[in-house]
Amino acid sequence: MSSDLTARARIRDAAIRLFAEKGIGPATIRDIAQAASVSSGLLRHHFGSKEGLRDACDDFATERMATLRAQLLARGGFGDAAFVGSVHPESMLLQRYLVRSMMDGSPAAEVMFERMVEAGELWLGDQPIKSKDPRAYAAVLVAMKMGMFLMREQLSRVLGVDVDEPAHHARLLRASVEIFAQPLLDAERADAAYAALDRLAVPEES
Amino acid sequence: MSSDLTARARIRDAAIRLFAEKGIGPATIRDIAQAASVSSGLLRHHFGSKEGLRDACDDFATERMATLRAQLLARGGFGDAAFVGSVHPESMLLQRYLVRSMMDGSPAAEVMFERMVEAGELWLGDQPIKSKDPRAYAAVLVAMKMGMFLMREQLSRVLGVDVDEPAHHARLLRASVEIFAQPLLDAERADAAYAALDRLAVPEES
DNA sequence: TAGGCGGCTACACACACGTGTAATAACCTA
DNA sequence: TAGGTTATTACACGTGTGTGTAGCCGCCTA
Repeated sequence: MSSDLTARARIRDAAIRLFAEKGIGPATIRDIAQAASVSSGLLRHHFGSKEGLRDACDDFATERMATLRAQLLARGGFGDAAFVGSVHPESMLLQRYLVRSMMDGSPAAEVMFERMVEAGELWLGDQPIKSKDPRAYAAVLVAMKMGMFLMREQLSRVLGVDVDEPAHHARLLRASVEIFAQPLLDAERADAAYAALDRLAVPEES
Repeated sequence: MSSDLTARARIRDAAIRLFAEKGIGPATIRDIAQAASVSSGLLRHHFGSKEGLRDACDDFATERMATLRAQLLARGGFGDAAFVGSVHPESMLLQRYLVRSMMDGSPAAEVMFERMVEAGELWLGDQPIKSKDPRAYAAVLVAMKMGMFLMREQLSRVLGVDVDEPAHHARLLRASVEIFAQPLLDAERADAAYAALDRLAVPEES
């Protein structure tokens, strides 16, 4: 399919795909080399080590994501650009990879997580949303988004479809919009929850 | 600390702890055996194999979680039992383990995921919440909850505290209540998102 | 008290993985 | 065309891991 690319690029693409599918640890350099139709030695020649390969994938993925987002904003400028962009197959793959890399403790992905939290805090400041702890609010929101990508296998199973298909991924996005467009907890339940959490701060009773 | 337990129980406890911390793959049977102060051979003697050990941990964790929940409901019966129970250290550890096991493709954890989705659907039926796709709604909600457990390291880093501490975990719970108690998207934005997603279903334009 | 049985250990095996090394082919340049 | 650098391969090494095997020790029973 992409055999017209340079070997280095083919290795990188195969690595991102296999890392996203299997996870960083389980995906071996031999798997990746075979998927790219090269020897495992060439992989090492180009990237030095497995960690070097992952670093290169991190850099490429973050940069590529920024490019895709910029293209989308420049072309459309819609507020819903985030949604139509999220179902782009390439964008989905890159996000899946970055979340996997994040689970493995990648420094680059850690930085991206922090950037996302900061962006969320900024966004929160412009919203009519009340929070006593904006940073925790934004951080939990980002973690929830990650959950959608990490639980793809489980989601595919319970929904009976492959959510990697853009059309079915859109189903997840619609559900998430439904979740965030209306409150799940009424004021009474929310206050009860707050009270319960406050009670935990000073657990006097046995 | 728990050296008064039988060796089998000590191995199981150590396995759940290390599996939850490192993940199923990275945690070796030698690590677990050492943490339980036994030889790796004894682990194999009791559980047959690493997968046998994980199955035993799955069974114990699911059963123990059910017991803890039942105790909480029987003793309090409060609607906020779910919240006070979530910060119980043992309950937190078990959930962390089950999510890890789920990521590794454990059959028992898969069943638990499906049960949680079904419970979510049932709960949704009693709520004044509108959804065109209740199953997807519930599934995404469960996946988001999992995200909070899988992203613990990242959350701890950006918040500057160890969220494994029950007090700091309560901070996450408070943020999640804030998220779910008020809509993030107003009607206009939500409709725009729905429209954007509908437009994707029939992508005529280039 | 003799015998058996389960808890428990030490040690060795096979395999897969990341890594290292030497050699070959291609390609560009002087 | 000669030379050297890069792309590419095949193969061997060390290590860590799950697994297998033989044996020892304590308890319980007949």
